Amino acid sequence: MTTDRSAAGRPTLEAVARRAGVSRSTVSRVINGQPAVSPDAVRRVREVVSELGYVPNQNARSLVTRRSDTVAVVITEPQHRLFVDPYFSLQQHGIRRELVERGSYPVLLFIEEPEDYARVEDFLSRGSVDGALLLSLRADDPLPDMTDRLALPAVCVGRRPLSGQAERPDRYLYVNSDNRGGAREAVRHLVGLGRRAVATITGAMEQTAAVDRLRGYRDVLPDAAPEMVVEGDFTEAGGAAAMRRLLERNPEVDAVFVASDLMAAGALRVLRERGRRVPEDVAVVGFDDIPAIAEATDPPLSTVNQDAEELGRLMARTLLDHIADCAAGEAVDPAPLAPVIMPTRLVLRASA
Amino acid sequence: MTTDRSAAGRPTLEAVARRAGVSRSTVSRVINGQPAVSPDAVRRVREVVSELGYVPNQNARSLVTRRSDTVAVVITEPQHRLFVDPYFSLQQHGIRRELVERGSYPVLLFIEEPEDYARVEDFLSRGSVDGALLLSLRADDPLPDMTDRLALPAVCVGRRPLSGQAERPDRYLYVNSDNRGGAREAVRHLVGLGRRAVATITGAMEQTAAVDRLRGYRDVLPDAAPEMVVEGDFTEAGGAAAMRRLLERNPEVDAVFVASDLMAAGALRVLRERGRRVPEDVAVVGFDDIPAIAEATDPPLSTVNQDAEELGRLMARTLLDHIADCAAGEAVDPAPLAPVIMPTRLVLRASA
DNA sequence: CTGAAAGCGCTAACAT
DNA sequence: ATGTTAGCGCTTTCAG
Repeated sequence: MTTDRSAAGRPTLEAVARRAGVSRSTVSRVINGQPAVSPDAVRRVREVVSELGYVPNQNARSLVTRRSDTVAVVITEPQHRLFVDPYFSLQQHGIRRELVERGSYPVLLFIEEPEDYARVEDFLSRGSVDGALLLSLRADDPLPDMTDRLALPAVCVGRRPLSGQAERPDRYLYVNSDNRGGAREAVRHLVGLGRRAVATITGAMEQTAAVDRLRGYRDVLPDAAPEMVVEGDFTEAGGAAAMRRLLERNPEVDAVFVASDLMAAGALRVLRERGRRVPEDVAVVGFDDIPAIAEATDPPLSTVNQDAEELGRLMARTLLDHIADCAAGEAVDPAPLAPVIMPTRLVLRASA
Repeated sequence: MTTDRSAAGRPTLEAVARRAGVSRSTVSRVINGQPAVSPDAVRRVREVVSELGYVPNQNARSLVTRRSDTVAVVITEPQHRLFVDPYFSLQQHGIRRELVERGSYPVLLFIEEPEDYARVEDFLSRGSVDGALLLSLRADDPLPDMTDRLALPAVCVGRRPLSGQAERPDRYLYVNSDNRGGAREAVRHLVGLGRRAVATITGAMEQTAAVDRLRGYRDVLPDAAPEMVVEGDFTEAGGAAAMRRLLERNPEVDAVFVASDLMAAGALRVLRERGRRVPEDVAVVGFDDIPAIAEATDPPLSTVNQDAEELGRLMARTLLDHIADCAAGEAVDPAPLAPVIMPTRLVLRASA
């Protein structure tokens, strides 16, 4: 009695080979699309494969190739907060598309409580993934060190925290939007409009994106009064609260650069409630250019565009290339380790 | 020159064994916590393991055990829509907790576009997961048939679509809230209050939960006029829109059973805008009992409680048990295949 | 162009 | 209590 199916109940390479009257090697070659196989053998193998419904066992394959064609997408954020922001959806979408187009599969891992770090570490070290995309990291996030320690190729959105040990060569890369440059352009535009009291509502300052956007503001307005800078938290309600505080402390404000569209929507709402006309009394520029938000506000929001989907694709592409380099045993050369920066551009609508 | 580390650069069982002066079997036993090992050997092995930073290669392990300790959580919903609803967050949380407590790891897979079905099928058939949890299925979702075909243990939230081939034994299970019973209780309460014109705002009717809640309504009010039933879509805005329609078509409505808290929040907003007092003019009962919503509405919402987190845990537990049964080669007996039903209960606050 | 043979790193009888 | 021996299902030299 020959065994045509493995104990798991599924046909093996061996079974296909016997049925097609060829060797395992030949079947393997056909499966993996290697060229040196006669058309006839290819046809026979293909037939048997679909007849038996053969699917290669990924564990056996990974054991020898050391590749799983799977990459982890690690998200350090409570799920509910994360996905409310359309920016993340676009980014996710870009990541997924690029990954699948290049034959890799994304698996999402969430960090929601402290113990999750250990679980994720466990998962990442089992050899089930070829690399990791690290999203929405906090300033002192242990994830980059973890992937480093595991020698697992990784790329982060954002950039290395300023405080960090900047000289050590890394196994992980950064991909980032030009937050500082975009902010600079936005603030320059406001100043160019002739506004005298240009304030800013920042994001949560433990995120480097928020820090960088504030730096862009300060690049243009190095002498801005401290009251002109109010910290928000990247939510609509936070933007509204920040705008209220700003108005109390600085009634004469005539322009504000808000570090995200969502917060800008909240700020516009407050401005309207307080009877300030936009842009006549107060000009507003946001950041992100989420069409669903920026085109829907009243008035439509001028904002800094960053192509979230393209950023996602870029992250995925960078990771996949890095994985390939590591597999090729190449010494990771410093050049590609420089952060990849996505350009931004100011999109003018009606609010400024 | 002995090889202490595999080509991937990581130490193997073999390396640990040599270093600790024992056989591979002994190391394996220690790693897997099997009892028959001398305390001395355990100590030595543990030392070497942490010294070398040894982590078992999951692919090698899975190849022989046929277990990956990983389960897929397949979500058939655009990410952004899904996570806005706190109900899903709770359910997710319950799933994750139960899974990790029992030593399994969840990986999330999203279906966002038609081609994703093929990708998910591919992933599920590779032997990388032990089973699958199927969430938020549409009425004619191909996923259950897929897991069935792959002989992959699976459990779905919800229930088999009524139209389906109900007699065939399945490899997948259902876990469900008592949607119909809960709706019945809610409507009975409204009727018991003496309301004469009791309407309902349903969920999206391609979801079985929406269908079942409507059936509960009809159980109590079989003769309700067609205008008393308005279809929503499980969003806040959808609930508001439905309430507006209801008011136009049926100004005399004095009670409404809304099939989700989120929609009920929208309905309450519209009622307030139109100057109808709740519960004096119109009594409202929701469904879900999301504290963040039901306690925050004005007035606080009476609603049908379903323990989303517990439902998640139950799903995970059911799947894990099912996987164990399948592994034990047990013929899947029909009894546990009956859908598991989570009870619901009416929570009275101020809106009815 | 094809097959034989040698492992990848691990677990699981089966001995001892 | 511990070691020996076979594989799990696949890819990959290496010969032919």
